[in-house]
Amino acid sequence: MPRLRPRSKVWLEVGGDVALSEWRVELLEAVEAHGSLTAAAQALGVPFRTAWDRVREMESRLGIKLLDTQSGGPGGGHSVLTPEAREVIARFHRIVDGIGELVDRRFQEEFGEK
Amino acid sequence: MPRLRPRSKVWLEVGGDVALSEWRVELLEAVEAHGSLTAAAQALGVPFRTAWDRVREMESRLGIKLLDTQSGGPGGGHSVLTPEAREVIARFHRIVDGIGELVDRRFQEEFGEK
DNA sequence: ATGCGTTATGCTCCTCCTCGCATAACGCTC
DNA sequence: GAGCGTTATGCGAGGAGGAGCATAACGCAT
Repeated sequence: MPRLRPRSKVWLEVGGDVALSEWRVELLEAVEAHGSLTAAAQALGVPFRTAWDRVREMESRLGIKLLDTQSGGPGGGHSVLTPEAREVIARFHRIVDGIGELVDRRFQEEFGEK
Repeated sequence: MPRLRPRSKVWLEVGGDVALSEWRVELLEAVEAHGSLTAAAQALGVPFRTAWDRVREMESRLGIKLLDTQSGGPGGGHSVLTPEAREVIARFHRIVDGIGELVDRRFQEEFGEK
């Protein structure tokens, strides 16, 4: 049996559409870390177009404004997380954190090759 | 905020490709329940072509023969799970079972609207 | 006024995946 | 031998999603 590896995903839907996922939360956190959506997209290796679409999807599906954006100004513009965004991110983490590790542990118990 | 709903997936990969997932295990279990891959595919609402491809993928990626098949014979033919297949399915269940419920519980704690 | 970097939006192309159709081989029954 | 239902395999059509390109608007610095 070749190298087997466990994987898991957790996300939130609203009417069958993805509203929040691990990757999307990473994107928001990258915005917080870099101060702009452009830099965040670059950090995650995706086109700005894609990143912006995902943010807009999240906002419309959650019904929450996630980014405080400004085009123009010092540095050309910037984006900051809203307090509501930080709150949602925190809640999502409390749901997801540890799931992957739990799956890994169970996998080791079943397919433990040391 | 609209109706939010938690979802989760657990699967096993071998070199980036899916080797075993919840849906694929359902497919195998449907084969066991109905006695043929054709009936199993119908039960899950997918074309036989797709079902057969998935089974072949699983076999080659796991390096295990999963189905004992026979074309021709009484009833036209049939497919039965190999003992190795039953073993892998059982292990997979022990890894996955309860994960979805855990996610649901955590979701309720964070977004509990009663 | 010009230039710069960011937000904001539209559009095409390409790739992956699944579906659906078509066909062949098999082995039992009649 | 003819018919049947299943396994087994090839091929083309269609849909979803991301990549990539192009453009406009904004507001500060020079």
